[in-house]
Amino acid sequence: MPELPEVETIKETLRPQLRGRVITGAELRLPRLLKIPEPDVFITLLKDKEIRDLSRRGKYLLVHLSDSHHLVFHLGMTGQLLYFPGNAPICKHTHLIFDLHNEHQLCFRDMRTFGKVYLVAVNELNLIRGLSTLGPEPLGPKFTPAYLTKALSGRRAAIKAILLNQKVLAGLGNIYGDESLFKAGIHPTRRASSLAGDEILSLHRAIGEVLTAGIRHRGTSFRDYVDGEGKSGHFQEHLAVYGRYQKPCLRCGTSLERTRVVGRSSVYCPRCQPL
DNA sequence: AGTCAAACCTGGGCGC
DNA sequence: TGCGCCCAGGTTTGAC
Repeated sequence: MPELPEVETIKETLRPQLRGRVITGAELRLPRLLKIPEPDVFITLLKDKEIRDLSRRGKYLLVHLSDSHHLVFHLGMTGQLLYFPGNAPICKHTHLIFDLHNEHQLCFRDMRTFGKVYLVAVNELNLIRGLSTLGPEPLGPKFTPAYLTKALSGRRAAIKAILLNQKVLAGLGNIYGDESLFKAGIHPTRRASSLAGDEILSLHRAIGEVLTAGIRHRGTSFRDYVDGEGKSGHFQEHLAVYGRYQKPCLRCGTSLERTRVVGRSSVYCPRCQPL
């Protein structure tokens, strides 16, 4: 599941490879992944565009092209973007292939096809609904304890649900959400408005620390994630709760429990994260 | 307006 | 060996 640290790592590994490359053509093998524009327009628009830079916003990866267009990817659950020399190995989950001027290829693979691709002019980025409604970057200056306090006030929903809401905060998913709540000692089903001031401070700090550690370890390769060069991350070796249901808590030894919040499983320590 | 459940999708693991 | 079932979950959509 590519969340913020995974997309950040993909961006960083692809940037030195893609900067300055010219796209000579593209093959779209699964058209339904392309949301904007129509496939023929997409192919025409891409041709001969130069890749100027790459950036990330939440879980979205943006490829800045010449002529003020952005190629935007959301990797869904199992999406991968891979840079290959020469002819890339085409597996059945390769849905989009970009040919580059240096005889290399950029491939978009996605087993479960939850990923999305867009090509829009810079002044039309607001057409991408999920991107334009994103909340602040959790590692950016706008994500302050005061912002989090305001975002949680009056909210009856579970704190875990709020953390997964991309309109509140951009880039957290199930892995880093669970890890942040454990680090802050907060039960995932706690009503958001019930958090005390010191708990909000603790959660704010935990989110920053968990995401920073995730990036430092080049992401979490729990199932499918690899970076732009096909390499796995290492944060799965440092997970405290995610994927550790019924295993002993690393802090107190209590068997970890699991609950469901807005349709997603949440693993937590009943002792370190009391209700 | 806020909240939740269902739908989209495929492979892995399980019981029988 | 193979079938049916459940699970994983980011986002959108529709219902209440």
